Amino acid sequence: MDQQGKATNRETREHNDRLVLATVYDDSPVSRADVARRTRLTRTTVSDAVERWVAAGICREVGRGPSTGGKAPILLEVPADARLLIGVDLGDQVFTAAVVNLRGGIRGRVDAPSGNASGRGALELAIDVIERALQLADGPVLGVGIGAPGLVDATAGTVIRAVTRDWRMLPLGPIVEERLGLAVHVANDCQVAVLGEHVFGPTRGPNLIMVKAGRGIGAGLVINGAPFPGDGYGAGEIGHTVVAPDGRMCSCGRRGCLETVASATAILDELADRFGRRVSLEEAVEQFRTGDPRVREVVLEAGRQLGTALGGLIGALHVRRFVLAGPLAAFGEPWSEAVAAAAKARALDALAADTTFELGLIEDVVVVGASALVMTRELGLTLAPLGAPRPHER
Amino acid sequence: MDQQGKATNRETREHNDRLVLATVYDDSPVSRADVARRTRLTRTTVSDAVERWVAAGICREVGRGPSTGGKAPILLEVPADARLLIGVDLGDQVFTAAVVNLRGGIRGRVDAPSGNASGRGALELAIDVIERALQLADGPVLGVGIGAPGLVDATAGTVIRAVTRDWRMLPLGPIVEERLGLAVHVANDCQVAVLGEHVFGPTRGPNLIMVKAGRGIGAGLVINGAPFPGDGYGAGEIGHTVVAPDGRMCSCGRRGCLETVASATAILDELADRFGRRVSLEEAVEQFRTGDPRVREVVLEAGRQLGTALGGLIGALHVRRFVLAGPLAAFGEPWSEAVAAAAKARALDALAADTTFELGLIEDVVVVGASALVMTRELGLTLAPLGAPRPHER
DNA sequence: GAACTTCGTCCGATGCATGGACAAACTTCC
DNA sequence: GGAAGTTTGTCCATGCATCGGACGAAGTTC
Repeated sequence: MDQQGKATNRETREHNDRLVLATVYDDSPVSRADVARRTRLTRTTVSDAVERWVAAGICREVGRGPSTGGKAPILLEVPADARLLIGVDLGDQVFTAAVVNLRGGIRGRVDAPSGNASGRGALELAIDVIERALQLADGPVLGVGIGAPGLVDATAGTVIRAVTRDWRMLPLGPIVEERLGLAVHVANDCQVAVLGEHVFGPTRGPNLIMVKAGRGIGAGLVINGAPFPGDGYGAGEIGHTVVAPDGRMCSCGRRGCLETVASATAILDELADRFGRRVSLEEAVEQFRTGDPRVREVVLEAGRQLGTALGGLIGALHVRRFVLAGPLAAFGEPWSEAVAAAAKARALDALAADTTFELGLIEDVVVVGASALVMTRELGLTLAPLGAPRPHER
Repeated sequence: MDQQGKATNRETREHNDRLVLATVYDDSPVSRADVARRTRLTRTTVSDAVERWVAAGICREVGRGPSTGGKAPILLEVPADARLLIGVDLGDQVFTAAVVNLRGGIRGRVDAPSGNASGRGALELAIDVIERALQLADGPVLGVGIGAPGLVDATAGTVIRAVTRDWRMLPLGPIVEERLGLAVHVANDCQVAVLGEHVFGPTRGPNLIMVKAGRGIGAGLVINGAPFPGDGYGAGEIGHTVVAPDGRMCSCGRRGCLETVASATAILDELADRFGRRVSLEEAVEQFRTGDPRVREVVLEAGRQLGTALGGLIGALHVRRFVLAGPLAAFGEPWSEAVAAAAKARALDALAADTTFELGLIEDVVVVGASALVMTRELGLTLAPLGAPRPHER
């Protein structure tokens, strides 16, 4: 829980309230006494905090646990549907808005092909999709989270520029907030995706990098438990890093950007060049699965190129967990292993040894991550690593 | 000011005390009323905090300021020599310990050639140097900060491995702490260097990357105002990232590590190959300055290689400020501009445009940074960006 | 010289965590 | 079956923060 400005008694209480909620959220079902031990707060303080969360309906008692020699504890949990979240993915081809619960479960969804919609039209389409999703919500909605393409100022909720939609300095968050009368949070699509993996993924450490590879290639970073936007909101924009100075022309005007050698577009272009026939990504995946060695080589080479680019990050950041997601993840483990091998080959053994590359298993990770953005911000949660000893347990 | 565990009234006070001290430190001379406005604390709270710091001798009144229509304010400052810090650089060839004041000014220093000292011998030499520096201190010493080579667990003060000194899992911090009876903080040399630049440098933003280039190449990262060690304390270890797969053999067993193409050793090797005569770095710098075009080309090519490696970080992290330090900085602006140009050529224009590469101007930056480590940790300061609007002034 | 402004301090009010005491509920042991 | 011990969750008096208003001191403006 970062605290930049002054501290007051009120903030002390809010901080501890959040700490209690986060503990119940992570360790449920759990008793007040257990929460007190883990947080080192007194039972009194924990009881007070729980009382407030119960009153808000975000926490509830769920029966008694086994006794360990004394009074049996009253177990607490955060009901998955205590609040609903609207997660929005303003994707390349489809706008998706979904009703998501506090555990990342999708309870309803609305899709709309976005085609070449741009400017005001794209904005209205996005709002329309969100409004339709809101109708599906059958409980209290905490807020709306939006994963938008391009450069996004996640503090102000402003899209600084999104070329595909022709948005420049668009105050997307404030606009939607006013139209819907709900709290709205906006961030770059890769940034919300990595947050989704951080919050709802199988493990949770302080640091995490997610690489989303599809038509474009982008990454999102969680550093010290929080999304890291960089100084100018561009962190993770690795798609246009030059990896082959003499390579193909890229849409950005340079030659040999990562996207020209490792993206879905690059793979499909290369296959078309080699076989004189354009196939869809789905067809390529099918051919890859059935073992066509020529397709295999093209895909694995793309994976190796991606890995080479990521290898530099192992040494620079020594973040141990990379998650590979996006359409290219459909190529499965052979692809991800090609990425991992190429990345590790480029880094010092001692650093690469404990670095892992996983395939992202969360479906609709942008939608889910956008809702995670709402959950963490509205409830003020900064979820600490799971499993690892908490600071006070040292 | 990160707060991971529970919050109490006491911690509220400590937090606000630190906030007040940091404000006086950064904005001195400054009045209590001004501090109250900037921190949004009440004048009462600020007065109480100042009283405690004055009692400790870390803050004092320094006359009156001009009136703006009412009572003239009493100005406060943190006297530079209120506390002394011992900063230690366990360098490749020399161990240096210095007495440093709270503004990064070196008040005395002790050097000792370290040669090939290793194991216990190196440890004793380090302690000896520190003890001799301590004798030079003519005021209260806050603690000792050590910049050590290799992989360092800065939380525990343990050197995980430092090949040059043959240290493995050496609890350097605890050992020195027991021997001297003073607080001791240890971190990797690049990490303390970047902290030094962050704390004492001309500007202060939330994020900063320092690259130290000499015989080896390493980097240190300040992320969100704090040194970032990565998951396994290896962040910044970029020297052995492969940049030329078919390049020269490296001491690490791979081919084409960054150090084989961009370090001082690489430059001197290349010059020796081309001219059949080994020169020292000082001689090379002299020839470079006098404009020998052949030397010039070798040095600038090394700079370009370093820049190419750093270019990947611009997109990945979008950190705007890079500082280039270490012995190679002696090649001056032509070299740093080669680094900058190559780095920017590899990154997306929109991201590279506002990225700056500066030469580090702080002398003995490891020593000064090590003392900054002590200052920030012992006084609990997490110094916020300078100049930028503080959170409460928005 | 009177009115006004700003600074720094004093004081009572408020809100928070604390720790000890307590009843309730359960297990263990005799 | 009962007594003793243990654990849980709540109640209450206390201490310690910040807060806001009031005050005198010290300056400026008219």
